[in-house]
Amino acid sequence: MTKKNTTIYDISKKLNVSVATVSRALNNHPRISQETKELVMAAAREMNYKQNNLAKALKSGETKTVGVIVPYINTNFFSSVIRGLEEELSPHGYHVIICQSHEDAAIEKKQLNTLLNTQVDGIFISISRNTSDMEYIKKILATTNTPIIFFDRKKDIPGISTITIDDHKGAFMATEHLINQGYKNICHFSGDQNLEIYQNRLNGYIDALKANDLPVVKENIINTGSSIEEGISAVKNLWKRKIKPDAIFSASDFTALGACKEFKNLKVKIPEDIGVIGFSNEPFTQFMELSISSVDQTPVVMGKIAGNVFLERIKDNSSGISIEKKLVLSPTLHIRQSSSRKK
Amino acid sequence: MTKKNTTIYDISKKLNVSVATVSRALNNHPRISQETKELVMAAAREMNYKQNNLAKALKSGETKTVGVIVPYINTNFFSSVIRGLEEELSPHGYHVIICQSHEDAAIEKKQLNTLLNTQVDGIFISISRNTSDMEYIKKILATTNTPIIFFDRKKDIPGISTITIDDHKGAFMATEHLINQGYKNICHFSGDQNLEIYQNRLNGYIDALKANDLPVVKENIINTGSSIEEGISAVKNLWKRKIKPDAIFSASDFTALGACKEFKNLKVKIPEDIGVIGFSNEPFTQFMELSISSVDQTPVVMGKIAGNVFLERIKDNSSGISIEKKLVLSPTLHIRQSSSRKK
DNA sequence: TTGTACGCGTTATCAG
DNA sequence: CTGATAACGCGTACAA
Repeated sequence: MTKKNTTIYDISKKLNVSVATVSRALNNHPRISQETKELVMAAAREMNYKQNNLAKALKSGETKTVGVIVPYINTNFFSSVIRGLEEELSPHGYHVIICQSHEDAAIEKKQLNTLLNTQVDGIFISISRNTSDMEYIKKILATTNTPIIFFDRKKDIPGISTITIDDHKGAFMATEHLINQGYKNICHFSGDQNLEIYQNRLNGYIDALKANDLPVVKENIINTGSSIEEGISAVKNLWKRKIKPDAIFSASDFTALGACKEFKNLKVKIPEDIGVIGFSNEPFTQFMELSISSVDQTPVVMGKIAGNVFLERIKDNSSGISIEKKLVLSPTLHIRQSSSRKK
Repeated sequence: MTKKNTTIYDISKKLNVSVATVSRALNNHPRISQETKELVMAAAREMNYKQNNLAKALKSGETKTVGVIVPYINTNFFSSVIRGLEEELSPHGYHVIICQSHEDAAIEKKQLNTLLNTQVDGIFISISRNTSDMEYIKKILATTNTPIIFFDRKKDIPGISTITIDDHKGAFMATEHLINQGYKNICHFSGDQNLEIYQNRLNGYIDALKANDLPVVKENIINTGSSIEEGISAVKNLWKRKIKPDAIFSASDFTALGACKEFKNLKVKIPEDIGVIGFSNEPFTQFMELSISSVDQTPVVMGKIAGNVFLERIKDNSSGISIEKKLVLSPTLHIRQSSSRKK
C-alpha cells in the first residue's frame, strides 16, 4: 500500500534504455541525442518522477543544505538574520536547517554534532551566552572540511570566518550622540560581558567619553542582562543615588524599554531630564509613543553576507584556497525622541 | 588534501572484524558481545567516527528531517511557531528546514517540490496570501506518503491535518469585550479576505454583534491589509464621517497600532472616546505606554502541537491507520488599556 | 556471536 | 551516442 517513488530504473525499464542514459538525459548531458532526451523527459513527467536528492548527495558528497545554530529563533534579530541567510542561499539551491541552543553550550555542541552527522555543507553559529570551550570546534575544524561561520556572537578562531557589526562604533556613535545633545553624566547598561559584542559596546562607550573629555565613572557602568525587568530595577537603584545620571546608553533595547517605563513611573521626563538610547533597533522602539533611539544592526543584511561568505568559500574550496574572512558591518544610528533634547 | 570522514569500513579494517559487526556494535544490537562492542566504540571514538546520516537515510527511507514553509520567517508569529516546532521535534531526532514563500503561491509550490526532492519526512505549511490552486497539493498527496500539515493559514483538503486557532471565537470574545465596556458603534478592520483566518475573524465580529442585538452595519467593515499605514489611513477616512464609531476591533495588531497613532494625532482619547483591540498579541502591544488589548494566538504552542500531530501521524503510518486531524486551539484575550473604559 | 552480500537511487568511468 | 558496472556509507537478511 505504500506509495513508491519512481526511480530512473523505472524509466529505463519502460523505455528500454539503460539507467545511465536516463540519468544523462535528465541532467541534460551534451552527448545524448535530442530524441531520447525528449523521450526520457516525457516519460519522467508522465511517471511523476522526482529526483532523489539523498542518493545524489550520497554520491556527490554535497547535500546542498546548511545548518544554523542560534540561541532562540523567535527573536527579531536572529529570525531576521536567518531570513537573510535563506534568501541568499535559496537561489543557489541550498536549504537551511535551524537549531536552537537555548543559550546552553552543551546543547549547542550537540546540535553541532548532529548537523555534522547530517552532512550539511556548512554551519552558521551565533554562540550561546555561556559558550567558552572552543577546543571541540577546533577539533572539528581539523578533522572535517565543513566550513563553520560565526555571526554576531563570535569567538576568534583561526580558520573560522566571522560576520559581525562594529559594536564599538555603534556604541561610540550612540554615546557621542548623547554627549552632543548636552548630556554629561551618562550611564551604561552593559549586558553579558562573556560575549564580545557587549564588551565592545562597553568599550565604545568608554572611548566616546574619553574622546570627549568626560570622566569614566566606574559606578556608571551597570551590569545588567537584557530584560525589561533588569532595566526597571537598574533605574530604581540608580535613583537612590544622590547624584543622578542625565542619560543612559543601554546595550539592549529591552533594558532601555524597562528604563523608560520606570522613568515614567518616577515622573522623570524623557528626553528633557534624561536621555535614553538602546541597541538593536527592535521593532517596538519606533512604535512607542515616545519612540526610543537605537542602533540598528541590519540583521537581514548580516544574514545575506554570511550566506555570501559561505558561497565564496565553497567556490574557493574547489580551487584549493580558503582564507578566513573577518567581515565587520557598520551599524546605523536611529535618533528618535528619547534622546533628542536639542531642537 | 581533502579530509575524509572515517566510515565503518575503516573501523572494520582496523579491528579485523566485518562491517556488519561494526554497524551492529555501534547500534547497540543485542546479539553482540560486550567485548567487541566496547572495542568498536573505543575505536570509533579514537578515529573520530561520525555516522553518515545520509547513507542511513537512503537505506531506511527516513531522513529525520521536516520542512516548513511560511510567508516570511522574521515575524513574531511565524518564528514562534517554528520555535515550538523545533522544540517538539528536536528531542525525537528531527531537523527542521525552513523555507519562505514571500507570500507568493508560485514560490511556495517550488519550495514544496524541492522539499519533496530532499526526501523530508513531513512538510508544514502556512499558505501564502494568494494561494488558491490546491490541485497540485492533492496530486502530491495522491502520489507520495509524505504527510503535509497546514497551520494557521489553511485550506480544507481531505487527508491534510490542520492546526489553527479558533479565530471566530477570538474575534467574538474581542468584540463582546468591547460591547461589555459600553462601546456600541464598533468598526472592524478586516484583513485579507482570501485567507480563512480573516474570514473567520470577520464572522466572529458579526456574530458577536448579532448575539448582543447590535446592528451589523456594512460601512463599519473596513477592508484593510495588515500594515500600520493602512490603519492610519483607515482612521483618517473614518473621521470624515458624520457619525463616528466609538470602537475598533482590528484583525491585525499593526492596523490597530496605526489607528492608535492616528487617534493620538486627532486628539481622540483612548479608551475614553474610542476603544481599540487588535489581534495576534504582538510583543509591542504590551510595551506601549498606552498598551493595546489583543487576542493571543499562542504560536509556540501551535508549533508544538503541529509537531506532535506529525509524530503521531508517523506512528500511525506504520500501523496502517492515518486519519487527518483538525485541531483548533483556543485563543486568549489580553485586556489592556486601549479597551478598558470601565473601572 | 559474527561474516557475506545485497540494496537504497544516483552519478561517473570505462567500454563499445 | 549508449550501455554495463562500480561506488557513495549504511543496515540487514541470510548463512555460518
